[in-house]
Amino acid sequence: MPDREAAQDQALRAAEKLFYSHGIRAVGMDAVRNASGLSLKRLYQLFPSKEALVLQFLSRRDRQWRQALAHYVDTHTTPEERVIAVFEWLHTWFSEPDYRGCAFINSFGELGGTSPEVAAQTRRHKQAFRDYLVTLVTATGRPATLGDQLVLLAEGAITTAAITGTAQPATQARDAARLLMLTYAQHNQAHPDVGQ
Amino acid sequence: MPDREAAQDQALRAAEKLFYSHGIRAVGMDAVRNASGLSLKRLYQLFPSKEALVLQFLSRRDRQWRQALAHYVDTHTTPEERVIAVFEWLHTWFSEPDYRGCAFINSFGELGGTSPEVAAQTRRHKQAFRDYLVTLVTATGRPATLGDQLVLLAEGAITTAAITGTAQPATQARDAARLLMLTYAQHNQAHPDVGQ
DNA sequence: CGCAGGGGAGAACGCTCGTTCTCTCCTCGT
DNA sequence: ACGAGGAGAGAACGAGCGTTCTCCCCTGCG
Repeated sequence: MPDREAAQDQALRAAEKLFYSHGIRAVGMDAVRNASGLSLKRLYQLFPSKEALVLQFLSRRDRQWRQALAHYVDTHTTPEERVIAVFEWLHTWFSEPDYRGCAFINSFGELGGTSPEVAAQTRRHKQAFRDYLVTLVTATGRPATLGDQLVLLAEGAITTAAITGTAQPATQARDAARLLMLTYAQHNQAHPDVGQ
Repeated sequence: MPDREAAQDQALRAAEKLFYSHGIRAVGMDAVRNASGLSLKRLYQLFPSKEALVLQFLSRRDRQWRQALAHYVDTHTTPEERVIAVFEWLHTWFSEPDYRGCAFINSFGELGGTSPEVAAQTRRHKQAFRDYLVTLVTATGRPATLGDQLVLLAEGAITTAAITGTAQPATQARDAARLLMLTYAQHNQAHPDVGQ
């Protein structure tokens, strides 16, 4: 018997590509079988159901995505650069040839109304991203409020890049982020009055 | 024979509710039949296929959504207020009890990789939204660049509100929009240097 | 009053899907 | 060498889908 973990990885890699590019419901277990080279029997030994495969696909994707982002951010030193690096990384992500948006947003739109587990996993992923970005922002001495606003820019860029098929939203979001960073000057942590 | 247009409207209203809350592939024609009260035969007289029903659902949704937004914006007079009104309207939309994000983003995530028509309709809808917002922004004497940034805030708020289940992203986006509006002061149309 | 025609209800069809089963072959311990 | 056990390939099964068909009733005109 080949290594169980290696086989799981093989299956998940194939499933990731298929689920991400065609959507989840559009991909049958036969397609995963063909793409992974594993037999159906083995597939069901490794994952008790398609739902379990989907959940593990999302879990793996979450780990890899956040790790790739953090790795890129860590090549920058000053707190401000590290915030901006998030949007630079988004640009390289959007430029991948088969970019089709955020796997979690797509899965949520497709299954969020049906599968509570998928909805929960999506919430966890987005919450983790927000927490990370807020950490980067507060490290510059700016308020978490700004972090929430930058999250919106990033999310908007992610979906707009997917729909328009260009990476341009990343630079637009980066520019807006720079402006907001200037507005929330680091030595004036009480942010400007934006009340009604 | 009951009025053809009335029957189409009945079918589309039922389909809209089902497609929006459960996703498109998750809803069968039987469900549309039950929800609309129309017979399957009549349904296929009105729409040659499910795909046609889906496309008309999106088309109707686009019209109604943009109309509702424009109607709310038109209750405001000054150009600046009209821009901010967009985010206020988003807040009321997010507060609807069965809010589940943007029907186009959800459809795109589910079918964009499979159906070119759905992808095209999504692009048209988002393009129309962008054009409208840019129009509102340039009416204040500010550059279209700001309009693109506000689009990202709005899109980010739409998906974040769907995933978190709160309307809060609308006010966060509105606050960020206000700050960006201040940055792009209306009598200084050359926007600040945000180059590398 | 009789009958043709259209519409409603839902059964039926062909297909695909998730999941399981069968059959065969290979391997490995003794 | 031989038998047991596990793995691969894919057939099979039951359910659900989109779509069509059948049957029956109702209606409206001669």
